[in-house]
Amino acid sequence: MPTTKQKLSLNADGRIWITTPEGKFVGKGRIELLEKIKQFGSIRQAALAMQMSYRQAWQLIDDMNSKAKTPLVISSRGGKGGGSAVVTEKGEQLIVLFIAFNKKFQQFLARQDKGFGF
Amino acid sequence: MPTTKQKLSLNADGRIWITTPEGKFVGKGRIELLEKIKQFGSIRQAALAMQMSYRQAWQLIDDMNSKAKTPLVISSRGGKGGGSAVVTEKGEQLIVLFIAFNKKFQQFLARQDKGFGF
DNA sequence: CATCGTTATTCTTAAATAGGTATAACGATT
DNA sequence: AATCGTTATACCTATTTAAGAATAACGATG
Repeated sequence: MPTTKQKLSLNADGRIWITTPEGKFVGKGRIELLEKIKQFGSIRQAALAMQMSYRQAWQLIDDMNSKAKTPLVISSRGGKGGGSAVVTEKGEQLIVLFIAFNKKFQQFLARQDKGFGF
Repeated sequence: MPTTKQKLSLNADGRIWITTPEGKFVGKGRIELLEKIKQFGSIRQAALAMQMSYRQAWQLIDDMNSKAKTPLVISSRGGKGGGSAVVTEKGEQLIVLFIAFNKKFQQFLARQDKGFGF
């Protein structure tokens, strides 16, 4: 048997995000961060769970909150537990919106790479 | 007239690329590079036209060629003009493939952000 | 009123990335 | 065999980016 020409297996890949006129608003990472904050009620714990530095987590949230007219996360310091952070109703809406968007995108990708004979 | 609640204008955005089992194969930038090489017949001129360093252009092509079983670009040095580079038939096929893929993606994005009331 | 863990912020360091410079190899053309 | 502009490659430097360390502010709770 002679050597057959191996077809190169190609796959469609990509990333999506949502922008405001001021630039990037949310992508996969930021949405995951919002979800973790919702889960733990804490920026620090959320960051820890994602192996992200608190510093970066705080900056991302600060950026999101300043771009959204209504804050997505409300935080408070001191008191029981040292402080806390909660995802607002707007924040939860955004999570839902992005997840739906991303699901459609993944389906789009899966459709595409079936036609990638090469 | 009281202050009306300004709706935040959101837009869907993203990037796509094609991968092999060894990692990223081509995206928008690499395809554009292939197109410029086809146009000029020279890696250096192609890089110049894209405001890309020759170094980076060469590395990108080297990476693509080593991932593809059949080279996408064939270069030669010396001779008339100092040397040259041509995009192979496989390379041209890949350009067509990616452009079609990307066009569908742009249409997908345009469809999505119509539903972004926020 | 001392403790606690978190939020909020600044400053310094390290790591990753990109870019520039330099130079050899090459072969048609003159 | 000298010239030319390009390919090919190594090496060094700067820029950007991310990470880490340190510290003040905070308020419920005991």
